This record gives sequence, C-alpha cells and structure tokens, in this order.
Amino acid sequence: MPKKKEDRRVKFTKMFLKESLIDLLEEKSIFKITIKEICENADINRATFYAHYSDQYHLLESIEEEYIEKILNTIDQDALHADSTLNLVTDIVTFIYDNKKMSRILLSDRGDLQFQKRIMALVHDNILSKMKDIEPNSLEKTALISSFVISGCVGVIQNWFDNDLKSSPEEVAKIISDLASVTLNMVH
Amino acid sequence: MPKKKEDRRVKFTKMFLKESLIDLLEEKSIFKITIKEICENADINRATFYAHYSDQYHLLESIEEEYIEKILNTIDQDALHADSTLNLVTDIVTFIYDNKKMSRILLSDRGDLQFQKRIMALVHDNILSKMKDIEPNSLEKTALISSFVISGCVGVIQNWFDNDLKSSPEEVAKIISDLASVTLNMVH
DNA sequence: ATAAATATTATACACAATGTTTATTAAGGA
DNA sequence: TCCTTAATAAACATTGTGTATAATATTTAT
Repeated sequence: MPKKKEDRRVKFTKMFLKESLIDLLEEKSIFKITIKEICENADINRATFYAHYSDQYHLLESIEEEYIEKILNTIDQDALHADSTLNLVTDIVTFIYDNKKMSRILLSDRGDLQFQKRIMALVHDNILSKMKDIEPNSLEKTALISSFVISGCVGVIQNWFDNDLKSSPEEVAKIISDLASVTLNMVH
Repeated sequence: MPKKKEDRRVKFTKMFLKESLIDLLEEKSIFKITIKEICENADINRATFYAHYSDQYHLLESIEEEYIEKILNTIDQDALHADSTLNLVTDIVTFIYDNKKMSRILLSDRGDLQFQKRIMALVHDNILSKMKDIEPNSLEKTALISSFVISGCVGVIQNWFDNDLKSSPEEVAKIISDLASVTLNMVH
C-alpha cells in the first residue's frame, strides 16, 4: 500500500478530479463524459489529469476501489461480531443506504455490471463460507446458482433505487437474505 | 411496421453496417468503437452511415431490436402450444444457444444491462401471468423479488457463457425454471 | 427500356477532444 | 532556507465528428 508518502498537492488534485467526475456521473454515463469536461469542472489543468490517470475509466476505477474498500471494512467488522447472515446483509444494505449518492451512481443500471457483481460476490462468498455442507459433485450447478444469487442481488438493489429507496434497509436486507437462503439451499 | 418499401440499397447498407458492428463488438465494447471504424470495416461511406443512424448506439439498438423480435417470436410460438414454464424457458435458452454469436455479444458482462433485463423480463412476465394467485397487498416485496429473478437469470446466462456453454440448454433451463419457481413462491 | 427518383460516393470543411511537450510558476518536504 | 516536485499555460499534430455539396450509380415505376 503506497499511500502515506503522497504530496498534499497530489492528494488535493485527485480529490478534486474524483469529486468532479462524481458530479458529472449524476447527470450522464461515463461514456459521454470527456476528460476536458472533468478538468474544467474541477478547475484542474488537463495535463495534470494525464499525470495521474490515463482516462475517465481509470479515474472511475479509483472511485470504485475506494467504495469497495469501505464495503470490505463493513464485512470485516461484521466478521468480528460473527453474527448471522441477516446481520451481515443488513449492514451492507445499510451501508449502501447511508452512501446513497455514491451507491446510486455506482450501482445503477448504467453502471459497470462487472463491478456490481464483484460487490455482491463479496457478500455471497461470505455467506457460502458459512454453509459448509456443500457437496462438491455438482460444481457446475452450484456455479450457476451462485451467479443467480449474485446478479439477483444486483437487481434487487437497482430496483430499490429505481423506487427511490421506498423500503427500509432492514426490509430489503430481509428479502435478500431470505432469497439467498432459499436459492442456495437448492445446491443440495 | 414500415418495412416492405425499403430500397434494396438501403437494406444492403444497413446489413453491412450491422455486420461490421457485430464484427467489432466481438473484440471490444461499443464505447471504444468509432463510427469511422464501423464504416471502414463495412466499406460504406461515413456520410451514408449518418443517413440511417445517429451514432454507434443507435445502430446497436437496431441490432438489439432484431434480437428481441426473434425472442418474441419464440415466446409467441410457445404460447400456442400452451405448455409448462419449463418448456418456455427451455425454448428461450435453446434460442440463446442456437444464436451463440449474437447472444454472447448482447448478453455479456460488457453489454447493455437494461437490454438484458428487458429480455429476461419478457420471460418473467410470461411466467408470472400463469401464476394468478398473487396477493396484491405486498406489491413492494413482489417487485423486489421479481427484480431478483430477472437479474438472476441474466447472471446465470452470463455465467453459462463465461464457462463456454459447458452445460446443455436443457440443464440451464431446468435450473432457471427451478430457481424462478422457488423464489417466486416466496411472494406469498 | 427509359426516365425520374433516390441512394451512395468522394471530397471538403469547421469544430472538438485527445495526448504529448515545453517552459514557467507555485508549493511542498527536509 | 533550499531543493524537489507538482501544477500550469500554451502550443501542437492527430483523430473523430457532423454536415454540406456535387457527381455518380442504382433502383423503381412507368
């Protein structure tokens, strides 16, 4: 982790660029956003942008990584309390809720599906590791079912946002937890 | 349907452009593909492109529409035989299998998630319409569960492709059908 | 088969974003 | 403070965009 020795100027530059991109992402998808636009909005010279990032996508990636990092912290803290699946899911969904702005941008229909699956896979793996009674014969089937659950969760969260977070995080967590439980039990 | 009265030249031009884009989509995502590239690959003048499409995305849309149309035909033909859910799902999955090339392009991780959900929603609606014993009270919950199923199916298909279609269409259809059944029963 | 209609082409154009380079200025770290 | 490093303004060639024009080729309808 080469993090500590970063010049204050660099830190600020990166911060401004990220904030600028997040700003723009609230209006349109990453593919319609130009580097020039990001820089003008951040009041950062375009040459400076290229000193740190290769393109918009690279900058977005760094935003995604920060988000993932926070999710991982939530999971890790949960691991200490060693609670039920529902508690873990509730904490994740609550995190998503508490970080509405970023979550809406990163988890929307227009967002990066691969990234979204990655997040849900983190939770999924955690759940799977707890149910150790899995037969190793039907590997293909298990993989397909896992994909169903992982993508299913993406869909639930997106629908939740589409409906302007009408349900509470607890309700959503309960549904996700139940759905995951019912489907993963099909592995047997 | 304004289809019959299209000049032969127009038909060929559109065909070449579509084939060219499909060609390019096998290598990279739509966002990295330029109009110039599509035209050179198709040996069609760039001005001609603009006579028919506004941009790459518009052209891709027309390809997606053709694909949807074929899926709809499959569903309609199934409606005549009025069979089980499994049969419908099997026919759809078999369609996807028989049209590997296009399916891989349109349904991949990098593809248009909104389009993918649209396809799965077509099947989902068909299934839901058959199970009429749904209580209209828990609407929120039903919507979330439906999202789970719809996105879940997207995930299963993508995983299937990622594993190079190892399982047979019948196996995949069986799993999808079972998963949909188990989860949708949770509505009660 | 011919004429009228229409699609495609080659070419040119102004415009915008890209990615890189340069010299200069500003700010940070030791 | 002094040395190092980052950010800036400015310029540049390159590439893709979207549009327009006149010339050419093909199709459709008569």
